[in-house]
Amino acid sequence: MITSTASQESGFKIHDADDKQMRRFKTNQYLAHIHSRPDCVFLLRRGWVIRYRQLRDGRRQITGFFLQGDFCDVAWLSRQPLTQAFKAVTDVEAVSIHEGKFADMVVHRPDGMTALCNEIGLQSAINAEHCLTLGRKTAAEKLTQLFSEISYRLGAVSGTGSSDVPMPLTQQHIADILGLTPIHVNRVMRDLRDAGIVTVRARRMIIPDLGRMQRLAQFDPRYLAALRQHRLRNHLWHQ
Amino acid sequence: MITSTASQESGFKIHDADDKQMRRFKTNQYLAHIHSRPDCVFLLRRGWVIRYRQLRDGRRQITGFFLQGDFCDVAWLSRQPLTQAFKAVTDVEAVSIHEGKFADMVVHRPDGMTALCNEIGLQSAINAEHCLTLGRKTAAEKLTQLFSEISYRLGAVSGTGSSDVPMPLTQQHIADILGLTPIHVNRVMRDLRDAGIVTVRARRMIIPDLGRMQRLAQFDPRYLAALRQHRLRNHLWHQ
DNA sequence: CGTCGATTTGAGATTCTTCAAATCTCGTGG
DNA sequence: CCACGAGATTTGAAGAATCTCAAATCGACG
Repeated sequence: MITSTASQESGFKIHDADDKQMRRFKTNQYLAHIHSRPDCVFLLRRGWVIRYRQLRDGRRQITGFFLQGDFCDVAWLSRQPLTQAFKAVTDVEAVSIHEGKFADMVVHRPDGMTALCNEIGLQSAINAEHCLTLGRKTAAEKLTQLFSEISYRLGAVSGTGSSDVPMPLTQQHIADILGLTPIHVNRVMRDLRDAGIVTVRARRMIIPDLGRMQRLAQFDPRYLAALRQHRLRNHLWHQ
Repeated sequence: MITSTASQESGFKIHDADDKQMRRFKTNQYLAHIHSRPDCVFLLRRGWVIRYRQLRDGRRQITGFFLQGDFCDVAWLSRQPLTQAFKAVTDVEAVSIHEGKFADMVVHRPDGMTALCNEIGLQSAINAEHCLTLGRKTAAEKLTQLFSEISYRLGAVSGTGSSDVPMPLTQQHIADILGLTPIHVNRVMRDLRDAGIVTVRARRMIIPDLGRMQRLAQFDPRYLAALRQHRLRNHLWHQ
């Protein structure tokens, strides 16, 4: 999939007419179906996307989510059919980058390989943290871990920390991310609200004391360090 | 990290004196400590390795394991400090590949990028399946899923399916992989033994009816498809 | 105003954990 | 060859976290 093109001389330009294509998806629309073979990756400009795996009897596990600024999904570059589905949680705008173009960038840009590896490391760290959360945290820790990560990841891309954060996930989404039932999610959310930790309402969440919530979650942001110096991401984002 | 070397003309040769180094690790020895920054990846020749994340109060989650033929770990190519530890479960032999060498191979070999993406896709699929198992499967399904995956992954590299499979993990390891207590693992293993599904003894497991166990686990091997046509892996392995 | 999805609450059942302790296994030194 | 000791496995009993089933309420949108 490594091919030489004009970009080799001119340098990588995502905004060249042939290279850039803005795609829009409505809420609940699929960005990619399970078992499909996409020929591009998306760089999200706006909106939220979930990635999930499902069993025949209907049990669903959301294995990750993508926010503004995220790549969705580096794993699409593999030649294999997807083993997971990707669905828009909100309306989504994304720049599509053809796989050949992406490979060119990695090979020909001086820091292309570094940037790709950074992305791999970041996704790997996020997945590992998700496993830790699923396997070893209590329901209250799971909820606050999720909210802390969302707050941190949104803050990293917007550049501002805030106590009022977008939260378009339903309690069913949250349950499917954290391996709980929506009923139990609801009860723990009430406890967190009553304790003054976090209040979710009208697709936003209000966090009076972020440090307190992070402590409750045992949230250690070091696994997201790569977000702060993400060359590939920044390069594409700012064009 | 993309540097030009003689390998550009001569083609990639992992067995060149400078390029190849066999490393040995004893049981329970670390291949990489948390927060370290390895400058190479390992291709495992023999032995088992676990990757894990731990909370301050001691709770541990094993987020993945590596067997003969596996890369450990593509995420090390990121320039970030590791957020997980890597430890040998058995005595291990591994070929170490310097990060610069690895990048050269990806950039200069005709199918290097494809092979890297294959590896990324495979690891991503395995991680996602692990999340599904952790979040949405019962204890009996978790155990049989784990055993099915081990059997399949070992079979893919050894080329032979067998009802008698190496199993050096302790019940504590299994508990930390599956998000259970070792006590509960022990009880479910007794049930599985009594039901004639699988018997673990003396660091091996005996599976009288693999299909039956896989059905119980809801094991669908499609997420491991990339194992079957793994060019990078095969290329390095056979030199 | 009606409808559909999302949220909330109750009650009882189940899975899994915790704590405690006995037993087994296997490598090591005498 | 045997005794010892540390780690691993096994069992019991009680408790806690979470789930299932059922149903009422809320809220956004046409």
